[in-house]
Amino acid sequence: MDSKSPRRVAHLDMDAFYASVELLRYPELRGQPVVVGGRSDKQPMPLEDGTSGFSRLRSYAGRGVVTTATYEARVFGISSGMGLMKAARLAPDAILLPADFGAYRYYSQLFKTAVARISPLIEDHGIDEIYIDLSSLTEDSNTLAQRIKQAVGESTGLSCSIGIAPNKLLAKICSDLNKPNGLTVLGFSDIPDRIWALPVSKINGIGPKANQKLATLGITTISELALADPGFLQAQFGRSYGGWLHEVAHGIDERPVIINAEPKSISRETTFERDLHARYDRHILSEVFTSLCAGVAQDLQGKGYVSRTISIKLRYEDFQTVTRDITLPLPTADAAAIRRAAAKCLRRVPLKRRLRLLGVRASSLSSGWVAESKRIPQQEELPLAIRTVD
DNA sequence: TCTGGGGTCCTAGGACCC
DNA sequence: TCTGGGGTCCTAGGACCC
Repeated sequence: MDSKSPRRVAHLDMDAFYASVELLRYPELRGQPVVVGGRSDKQPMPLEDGTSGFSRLRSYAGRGVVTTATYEARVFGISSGMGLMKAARLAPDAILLPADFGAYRYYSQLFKTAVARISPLIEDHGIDEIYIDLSSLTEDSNTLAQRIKQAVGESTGLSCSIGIAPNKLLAKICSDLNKPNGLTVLGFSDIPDRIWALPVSKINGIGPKANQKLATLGITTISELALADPGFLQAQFGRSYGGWLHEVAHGIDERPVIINAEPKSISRETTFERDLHARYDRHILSEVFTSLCAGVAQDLQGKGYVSRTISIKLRYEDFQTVTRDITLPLPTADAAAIRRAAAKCLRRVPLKRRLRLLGVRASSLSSGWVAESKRIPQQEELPLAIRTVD
């Protein structure tokens, strides 16, 4: 692309996506604090006689976290990633619904397909977000955004927030400025007015660790970061990250919108209800291990990939996490071969402490030949009637 | 009362080859 | 015998994101 032509990038973020999909199914819950989270396999489903059958946060016991909360639930201080037990103390009467990823993937496909009819230059960014390259379109940004929002609404019944800016960094920040159902268009000249007052944590890529370190250096807003000496930032954070901090604070981001990215890895992991011991709980662990490997194999085959590097991930009771991996002479998508490789990795890891999590990952992926008859259809390819919505 | 499951990207050391 | 770089692969860990 001509580097002199100005870019125009949209970031589209579905509003409280999982919770909003659940509200399509249970419209009687609209306006109430609703939390989606926990394990889908052990929670009671709502009774047929109405809202009284929904389970409440107060009755939850376990290790689950909040996946999404409606805006009514966020008022209580509930946010994504929070432990459900903690959320229950903040809002004991909030409704708790199990996550149904099959349904979310289905609605994800719907909204992405609808947007693709307006512009096919879409970068997937998780199940509920996309970047759209609008550079080659001629309509003005507000008109385009309204058309996109309308298409998303008509195809799914859901609302989204859109930010349009000269690059992905700024588009992402501004899609968040007027949530929910927001629309924000911004150019480089708007940065001092609209961006500089925001906390540095609004920048995609500045997480808890960097945020904390910046705070100890007296830098909490993007304007403070923009005014910081680049040499100082590089001395504190290293050449690469320090240089990046300086650039993003000034709204600079040259990353292209990547269409049709191939996956780099496919994994399955599970956190146990209680911490398990390698010896005393050997049979349970062995069963879980086998089924994780089978799951990875199924996903590889379903997506048409083979993998040359198999990894395991263990989390001990103290939350320390270790990984081991092995690279095979030939790539595979076979469950038994994956399990053999993963078992070799397991032998390299100490197993004295109890485990809270076990995971298996396949990486170094390449396209594998898969007979059509052996392909396992993915959830979103199935007709509604046979998708496992419950 | 601790902290899910699915990912991406980066760093860094050692092996190995030229 | 000693001492080089550069490049790539493999492995482990960690930050970060949705």
